[in-house]
Amino acid sequence: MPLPPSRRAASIADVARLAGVSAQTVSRVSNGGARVSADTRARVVEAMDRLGYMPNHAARALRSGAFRTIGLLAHRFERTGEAQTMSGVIDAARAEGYTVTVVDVTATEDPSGWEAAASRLTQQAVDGLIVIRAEHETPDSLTLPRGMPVVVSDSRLVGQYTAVVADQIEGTTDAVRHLLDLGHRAIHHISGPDDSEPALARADAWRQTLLAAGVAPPTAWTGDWSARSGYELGRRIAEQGEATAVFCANDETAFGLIRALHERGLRVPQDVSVVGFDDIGLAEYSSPPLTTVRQPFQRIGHELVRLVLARLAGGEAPARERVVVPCELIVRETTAPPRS
Amino acid sequence: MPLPPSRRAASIADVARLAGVSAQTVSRVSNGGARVSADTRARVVEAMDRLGYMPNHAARALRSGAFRTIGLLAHRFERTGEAQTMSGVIDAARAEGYTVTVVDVTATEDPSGWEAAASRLTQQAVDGLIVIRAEHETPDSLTLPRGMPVVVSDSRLVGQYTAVVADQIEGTTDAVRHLLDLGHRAIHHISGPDDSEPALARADAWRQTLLAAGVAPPTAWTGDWSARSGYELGRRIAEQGEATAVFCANDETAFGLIRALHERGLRVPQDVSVVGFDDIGLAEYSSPPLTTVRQPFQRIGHELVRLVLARLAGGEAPARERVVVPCELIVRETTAPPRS
DNA sequence: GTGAAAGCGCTAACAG
DNA sequence: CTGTTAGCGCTTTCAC
Repeated sequence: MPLPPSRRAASIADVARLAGVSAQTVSRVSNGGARVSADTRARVVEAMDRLGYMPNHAARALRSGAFRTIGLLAHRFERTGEAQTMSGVIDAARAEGYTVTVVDVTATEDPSGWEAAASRLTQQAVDGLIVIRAEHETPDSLTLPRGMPVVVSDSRLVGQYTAVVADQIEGTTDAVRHLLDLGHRAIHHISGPDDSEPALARADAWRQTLLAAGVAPPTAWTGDWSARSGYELGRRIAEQGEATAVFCANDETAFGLIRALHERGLRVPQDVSVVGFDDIGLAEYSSPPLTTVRQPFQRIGHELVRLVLARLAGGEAPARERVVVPCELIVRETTAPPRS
Repeated sequence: MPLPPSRRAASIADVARLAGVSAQTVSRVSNGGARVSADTRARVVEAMDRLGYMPNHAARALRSGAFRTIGLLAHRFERTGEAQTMSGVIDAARAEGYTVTVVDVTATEDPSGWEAAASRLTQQAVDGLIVIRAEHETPDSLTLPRGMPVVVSDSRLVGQYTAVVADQIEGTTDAVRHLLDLGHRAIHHISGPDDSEPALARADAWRQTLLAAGVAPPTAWTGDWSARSGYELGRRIAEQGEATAVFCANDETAFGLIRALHERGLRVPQDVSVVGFDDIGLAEYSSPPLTTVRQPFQRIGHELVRLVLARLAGGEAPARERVVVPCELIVRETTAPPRS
């Protein structure tokens, strides 16, 4: 049951009538306004003001076939990464005169939720789509409309679509080398979940870096990005008592780990060094301040938008690009040389 | 320069042609489909599938005068409160078949940014508007279109518009009483910025609660919600050495405070008790776990949507409502009786 | 420099 | 149960 077309705003026709010109002329004034005499323009502008004219977007979109809107598919954006990337996207979109429409899939944990969200979005008025973290998605379970520009970040869809990703490998390598340089050899890892592409990339880079240094990597502890998993695994790590340093897949996990360590009477960094990943706002204010790898979320958001718009303008789909933006190791106070 | 109407999707006319029926019939099938014979419907559905028909939203909106979209005005939604409220909004909107379009004003710190954002939004295709935290805004600096339903949360606009707010007073009172019950008398407060309505409400409730208990409230320390301000003020509080407990206006601030306290060799909660506000995800995993007041952000988001849609459906603006949702004190381990 | 006409895709209203 | 007609507000021709 569609809502009644309540309180209609003034239309071009109304303005035209009041100004005593054709609708055509009003339209011309409304868009840049080339080829209109100063006098006519003045009358039109005056009429617009009086009537409080606002162009009707639906009509514009219907006519031009473009909505000037980008769809954003994400989940759990109360998390730093998602939230900041989104912030970057919205920011960049605005700069280009585009609006962002968000669809969350948090509530629906079952995989079909994603598909539903995607199709809902395609039914929505969007010109292009940005997908952030579609972790539970396999490339073909996500049916997107043919021809719609799609750009993804940090997900299993990388490879399928044009993507923007942080340089996980570089970031991880820097972090692990930092620990190695400090003299650590028993460098453990709390990973993200197995079905996450970036989690896998980080775990892999951690392993490779140790191997390259001639250190046998221990088995990684599998977490799920949450502080809770960091805490639980942290208790087991403390119990096992083998690690002198732990590289965590993200900062939340590191926070949980640190709490577990503290509860067991282990000091950070004197007894155990800890490194996180992301550099969330609070990282600098944990006690002690967390050494971590900063991801350029804002920048990723900007790139994402740049690429969708490029696709939109280009018409033709350029080969699947893959933009890699660098990470940065931020050394704070949770890392120190091992004891003895 | 409008983009070319690229890759047109199948329209109702196309489907009608293929199915050998009128456009009208297709439309009927497309919407619920009452009064269509099973046979005809089957043919239409078949044709829709073959053509991959998707209704054109712009046309629908133009026709019906409604976009089924809610605009969301916010800033800094990498913060927990904003992010979670937004999540609740999107969630509830989806349940009602509405889409959410977001406008951020983070980048533009100057007050005019808000107005620009609002007007941009009203030019957008939205049926109603939800404003989250318009702290820098005064009631009349925000010009919104007449007749558009607006619902606000936690801002100075409360009073001007229909609003949904957390019960700051109850939450604060519970927190301060908890400290009082523990035996504290020197209960300090790190507030939010002066231009924030909820910050003021919390500071005031803190003062009133102390007064009611016959305790003279010290001067509040004015923070700005950030962990950094908690840290800096925390150093001064530690230096002054007077407080046995600190009630922080939010959790970030509490994190900063705790770090400052630790750096000065003060233990939490043995030397100083700390209470936060919000219950962000990490609160449970600070070391030690943070006692705090949980705000029902998701719920606020839901209420916000409920109210906008009610306004939308009602047509007439019901008197400015004001929905208050309760907070909850979560006692963890940063609070304990003061030392002798 | 200005106006007239036509149509984007959809649906409400009215036949039949 | 189905088809025809008309028009939402805008902009792209094409005339003048």
